[in-house]
Amino acid sequence: MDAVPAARLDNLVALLRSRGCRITPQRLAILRLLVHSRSHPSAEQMHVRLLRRFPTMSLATVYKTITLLKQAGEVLELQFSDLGNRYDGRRPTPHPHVICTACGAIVDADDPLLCDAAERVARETGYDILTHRLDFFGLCPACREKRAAADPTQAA
Amino acid sequence: MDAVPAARLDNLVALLRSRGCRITPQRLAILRLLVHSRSHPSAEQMHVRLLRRFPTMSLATVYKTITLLKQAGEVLELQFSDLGNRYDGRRPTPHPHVICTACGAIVDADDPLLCDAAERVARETGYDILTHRLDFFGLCPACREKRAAADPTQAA
DNA sequence: GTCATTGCAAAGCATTTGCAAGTCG
DNA sequence: CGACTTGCAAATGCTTTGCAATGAC
Repeated sequence: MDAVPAARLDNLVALLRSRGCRITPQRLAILRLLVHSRSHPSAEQMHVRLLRRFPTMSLATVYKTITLLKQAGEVLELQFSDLGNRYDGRRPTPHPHVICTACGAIVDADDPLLCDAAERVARETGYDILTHRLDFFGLCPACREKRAAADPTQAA
Repeated sequence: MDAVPAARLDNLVALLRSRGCRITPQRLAILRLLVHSRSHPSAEQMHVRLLRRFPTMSLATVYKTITLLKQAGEVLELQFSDLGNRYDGRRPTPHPHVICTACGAIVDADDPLLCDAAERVARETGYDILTHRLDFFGLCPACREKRAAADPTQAA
């Protein structure tokens, strides 16, 4: 399912090269971060991490590289007008996510019955369904425990 | 399922009054528009329509009223960081939507198998699922025909 | 008469863009 | 070397906020 990050990195580099893009150290670092991150980071989270190695790296450079990958269909953008957008560079095809409303953690949620939902919706609505976005919001186990510890009367 | 708009409007007015809010002509018009709209309008689309009757109405007033309804859980906000947010004042509980990527039309898409998806995802991931967001993107029948007419070689 | 609401303008925030300086190939 | 990239700063677009004037109850 997931490609090995190192192999995926090579593929992305080759793909960008084939499109006439130059592989700068900054870009390589961004790609590396994206293919390794399971946490669906925001552009700013990526930027903060990248500053360690590239103290002058601009947030604009992160956005520009993400734009490149979006055009190539190699990164999945999860738009949130309140949390800011989050990015999945490991699995660029649409898949369900679960988002913790307390800590912002995002994990994949593969439900077999959701897989052919797009097909059914197409039949029901007459639309040509090209892509989808399936998000579930709630409390992750860690945050639920934290809440229970802080306020035992509200525990499940 | 859907309440009759007139009845729903009365409920909303009563609810806001009970919360100490005043029912100004502007607010009433915004509520009326929301409970009647099936098109999931944006704040700006609402504002444009409201300007006919209230030439001085400010966009901020639209947003402030929407905020009020969000706090009361009486409007469903569909966030799109690119299209701008869209609002459903008829059915404030989460439900699947289909969005036309060409014209921006949004329609409801009730799939019976999607209904208990939240429950299954909760079991699979260990999260407490509180709400969800299920969006399908594609071409509505009208836009598909338009496209086919413009470029017959690409027709389905 | 009080206190919430309006409407304007200004502020916020995430993201995008313009451009001169720098650098990959 | 030349074209692409970088990084800064300014611009953008949607939404929110501050505040004096207005108006609901």
